[in-house]
Amino acid sequence: MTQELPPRFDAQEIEKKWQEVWEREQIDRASDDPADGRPRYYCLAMFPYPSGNLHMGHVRNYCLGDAVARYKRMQGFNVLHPMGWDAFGLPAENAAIKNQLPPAEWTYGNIDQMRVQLKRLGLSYDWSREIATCRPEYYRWEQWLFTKLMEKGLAYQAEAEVNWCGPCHTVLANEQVVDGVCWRCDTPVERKSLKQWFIRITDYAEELLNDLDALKGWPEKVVGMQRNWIGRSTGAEVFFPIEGDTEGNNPTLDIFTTRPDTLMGVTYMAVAAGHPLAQKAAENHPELAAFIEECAHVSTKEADMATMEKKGMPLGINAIHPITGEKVPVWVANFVLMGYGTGAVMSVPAHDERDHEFARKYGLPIKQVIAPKEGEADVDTAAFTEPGVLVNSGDFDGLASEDAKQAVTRALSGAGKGEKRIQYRLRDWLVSRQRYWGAPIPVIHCDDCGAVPVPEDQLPVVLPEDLQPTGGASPLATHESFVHADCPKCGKQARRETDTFDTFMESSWYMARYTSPRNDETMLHREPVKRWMPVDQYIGGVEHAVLHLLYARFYHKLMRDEGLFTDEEGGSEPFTNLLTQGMVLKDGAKMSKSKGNTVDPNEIIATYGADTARLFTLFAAPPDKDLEWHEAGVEGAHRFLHRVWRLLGKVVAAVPEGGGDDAAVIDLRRTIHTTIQRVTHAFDHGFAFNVAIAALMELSNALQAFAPASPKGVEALREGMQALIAMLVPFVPHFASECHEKMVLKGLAVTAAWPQVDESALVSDEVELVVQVNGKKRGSISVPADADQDAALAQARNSGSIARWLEDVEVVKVILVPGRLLNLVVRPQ
RNA sequence: GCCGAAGUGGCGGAAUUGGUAGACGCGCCAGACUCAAAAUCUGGUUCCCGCAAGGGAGUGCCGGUUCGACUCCGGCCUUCGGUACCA
Repeated sequence: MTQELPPRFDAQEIEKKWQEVWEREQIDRASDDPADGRPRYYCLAMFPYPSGNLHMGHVRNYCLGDAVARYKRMQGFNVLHPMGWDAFGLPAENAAIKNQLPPAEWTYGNIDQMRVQLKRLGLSYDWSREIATCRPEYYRWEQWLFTKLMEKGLAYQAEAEVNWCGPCHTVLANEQVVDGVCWRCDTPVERKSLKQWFIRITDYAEELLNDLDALKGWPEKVVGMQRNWIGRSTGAEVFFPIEGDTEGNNPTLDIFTTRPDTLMGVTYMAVAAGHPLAQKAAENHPELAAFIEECAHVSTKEADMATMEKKGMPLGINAIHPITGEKVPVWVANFVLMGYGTGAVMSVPAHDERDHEFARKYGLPIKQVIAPKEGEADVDTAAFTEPGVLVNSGDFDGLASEDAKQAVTRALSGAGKGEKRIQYRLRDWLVSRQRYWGAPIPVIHCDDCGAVPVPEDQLPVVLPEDLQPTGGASPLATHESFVHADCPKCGKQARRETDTFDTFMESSWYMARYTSPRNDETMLHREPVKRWMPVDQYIGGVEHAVLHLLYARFYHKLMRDEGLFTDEEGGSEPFTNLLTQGMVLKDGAKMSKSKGNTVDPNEIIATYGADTARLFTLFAAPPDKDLEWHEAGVEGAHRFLHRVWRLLGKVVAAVPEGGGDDAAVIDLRRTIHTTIQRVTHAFDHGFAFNVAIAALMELSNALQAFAPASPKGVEALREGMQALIAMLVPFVPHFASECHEKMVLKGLAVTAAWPQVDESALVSDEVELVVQVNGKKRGSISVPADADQDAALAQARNSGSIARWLEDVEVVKVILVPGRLLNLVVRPQ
């Protein structure tokens, strides 16, 4: 029985049809049945912020994830492939101000809208596990964990220097300060000292750094970025007494240095504007106070500081060199950062470029203590920053830098004047925000008891969802019924904390929550965590390399240390493999509203269908590279589907004509099975879907070119078509499903087994050998697969176009690469 | 400065990891179908010489290893991304 296919397929119609079938059959559900014997696979794409509109970056991200999930299902895995919403955050407040709509309403509306768009793409999510982080059922556990961290001292409140924007009435992250001004209102940002909540990520610096080595499935780039971000450096902390403080009442001036070998070359000290010594010295020194004030108004964004002119003033006090006992003047300098190390440095102008520049500007002495191993260095002209041999350093003279570092450190610690020290660039995670649309920090401030964590039985601290932000102070801060609370300890009237969490808190643990998303007893159930975690494949943008991806690693370890799971159960790391997809570009620039170069996925889907959109995004570039959007390329992808559709018509109607196509059948079957091999390899190694799809196009071309002459030929043609359809499922599931049905194949395409390679189809009796003479291609010969050197050489000599290169020469060496080539090394006779 | 990635036709990009460079697609050219156009199909398409057969050159640059190098080694150049007065 053959059926006539319509000349074109209707993408809109078949996509709607198959999406309904999949939903009815629940083919996307992950099974938590312990009796389910299938191996498990957790595939996760970074969940979106519900802005209301899907953009091409989302499409790319989720099509990649869906291809992986669908492939794994066909390979027989029980796949967890969930979706949710990173629903708290600033855009909702901005939209609320603009539209006079409470953020909650706006957010929930957007979620509904985006869910429809995602479903329209035919993405195989287990929607029964959907979560939205703005729901109290979700954030209550984050609040709970925070109270546990408070009890352990891992969460704390402290005064800190932060970026403050007056008009916006909030703290800003460093990323939100662009060229010293607020990204939203262009007001110069102030540095302000505020009491903020922190989580002690620095306690985990060592583990976070060391465990990077185990992340073999992560791009080196991301691992490197995290390594730099954590920024471990080893050196010494040195204590410089302050002159005139003979009783030792005052604290010493403590500095951190990675170059203790240069200690004898110190000619001055430099402290940050915020350093207590500077602050104290400024008290009765108006000029100094003015300078410090000036420093405070400069952005803390470090990239800006790099280009800043170096400025400083003497404090009028001296430190005492811990070894020589000499007086060393103390300066305040704008290049010293309060937030790194101790906020103070020893300055060695002879061997540090920065110190050198500063010393030259203010006429401070330059003392050489390191000499190059060979030759000399003119330290008056430029700093000599290489390691070398110590000079002018008393007992340490003659030591090499590396040895001197240890010797000096030992000498200092022996005398109680310093110690070995490991310093991290990483700072504690500031998690409080003076914003409304976020998870409330579960703390009650009592005049007597201080900051008291909200007891477990009073959680969640629910965020009132009907408030209207105005752009100034958070409406939470003045919302009486929210603020009023009794102290959980003493019962006295107290105030509720009105800051909310950084939204990175929610996204740090959602991957674990998907394993038991409706759990209302605990943060995580142990069994499902054990079943699914860690995530086998995580996919998302590289922009989260040191933010989300670092916080999530940290949070995972926090949950582990809270006893929610062990390393054995949940993995020591949350993400085994990471794929960072490239950006989607148009006209060479990242698509963005402000550039006006966006392409609306909805329009592409309406014009070509979801399958074409999926196919193009996966075919146009390797997943980790940027993708340039080309409408002509989209049309090309669409054309390919129609070519396959016509091919399908041919296959369905195929009847043998004539006879005797054994050799052609063997060739075709070899093409079919090498294609299966290539596509399978792409899925198992690096997800080069652009190459996999190219291979499928080749197969399609081969099938199109094949004219079956015998029943065997028809059979081979159908075999090839069936394999092609099955391998198209991860990329264009609706289209492949329709083809599967038209072929009258059993079951659903999306639950069919991934095609197997028939090894016997790969072997061939005859192989083509490329013949090279002295490494240059001179022709090719067809030889039996098991031909040896002599047989191949004899054959080559018989081949006219090759033989003439072998006249009047002596073959001195023969290299045969079986099945590939024959290289003849010759020299004139 | 440091870390990372990359440099291959007009374009996006392939090359089973040392074995036919340019798969596949886009674009372009020619042809078929059509009154015509669109759509579709067929063929061609790295550059140079040549009517052709054929030959030569060729994967950022310079050298090296090898029978053989886009691939490995040494030295540069360029572009992109990240990051930095980190003491």
